[in-house]
Amino acid sequence: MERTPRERMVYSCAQLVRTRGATGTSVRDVVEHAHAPRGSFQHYFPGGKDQLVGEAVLWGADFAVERVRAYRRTARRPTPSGLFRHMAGQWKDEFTQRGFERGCPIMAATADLAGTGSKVRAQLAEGLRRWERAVAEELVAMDVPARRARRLATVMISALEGAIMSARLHEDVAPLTAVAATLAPVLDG
Amino acid sequence: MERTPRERMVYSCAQLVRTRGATGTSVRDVVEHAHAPRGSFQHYFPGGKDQLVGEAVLWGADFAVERVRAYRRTARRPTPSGLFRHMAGQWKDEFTQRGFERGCPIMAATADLAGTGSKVRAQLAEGLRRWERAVAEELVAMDVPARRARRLATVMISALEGAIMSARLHEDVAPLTAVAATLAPVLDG
DNA sequence: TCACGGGTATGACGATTGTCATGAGGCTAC
DNA sequence: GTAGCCTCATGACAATCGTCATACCCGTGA
Repeated sequence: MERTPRERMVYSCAQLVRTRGATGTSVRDVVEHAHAPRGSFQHYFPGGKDQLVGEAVLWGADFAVERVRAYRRTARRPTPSGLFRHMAGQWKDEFTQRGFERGCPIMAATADLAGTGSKVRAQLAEGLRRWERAVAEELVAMDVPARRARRLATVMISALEGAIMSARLHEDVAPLTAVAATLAPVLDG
Repeated sequence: MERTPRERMVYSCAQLVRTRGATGTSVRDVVEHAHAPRGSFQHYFPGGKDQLVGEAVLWGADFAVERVRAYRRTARRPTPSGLFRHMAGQWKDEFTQRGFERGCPIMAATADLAGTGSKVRAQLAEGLRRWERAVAEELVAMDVPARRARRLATVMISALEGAIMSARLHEDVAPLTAVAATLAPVLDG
């Protein structure tokens, strides 16, 4: 199923962080979840837990970036609202197929670490920036002016993140449908 | 400012949770932050940490509800976009005046506890529901149809929560301004 | 006066946390 | 062979976690 023990640890860390939060995830749990040798953690991550969580967060961000880019390849006639529906739809699939236990790793880590002087903060900001840039680039490819594209990207990601949180609490994907439907005219207008 | 030790503990818990997350907040820290006698915690909160965090989360939700209701009293000509700008504006004030360390307690606790079988989950859902209902009620008072009001309330809170997260990571209130400006035509239309 | 109980104080418990020290396998290079 | 490095194994460390047990203080009511 997976790659090297190191990659598995990063992946497992991302999965655990987005369900239990960064502080609620212990390195021992990550090692066990990844079926990785316990002694390898300190070998691959001499920077300790911060390094592991930082890489997990960036992994999640790059995963989201890839999802965003995938839309252009699947859509016959790409539109901003279509991209947003694409992003929201993938979270609806996640929730309906795997339940509401897992959220967004960036949000999870931000909630725990943004207020503390953690070193992971920088990687969280970097991850969000990559995600926003990817969305903005896709919008520009749909002939949206660059300035407006950046603003819409911020709004799309904000609304999506909030809807994810709301959906998890309500255990209902309705918020995701709501934001997608409501924002559609603004995005395309 | 100065209430009973019990109230101070709930308030302090909310403040700590929204900066370090629920798992990252220890009861000892709460007791110290509240300048409360350490032995009083188990006396006022026989339900343990879950009870304390649960009450803190509901406290935060009711605080948000009151903020929402306050708009009608201050605005001369209330509009949906005005209400949303009001909500976003208070968070801009929070960030510019007190820094980006503190976020929304509901989001913070959700990130940590929504994926675990915690008893606090129910109170998180209840808190969000109160907040959404308050916003919807204000919209109805502005002659927005009930069904549309509920949908817009979900969208407003989702966008706001996501913008809060984005603002904290970027250490910039721009996302809050962006969502407020972008959503305005949809809300009033 | 004395019993009572709400509030406070203090210490300890077992469990878990992140991190480190130490050492053993197993492979390549010489 | 054997030296050396990458990888893994194991145990222990101090610190912190949530929780509990116990006892003290002190105002009130009988």
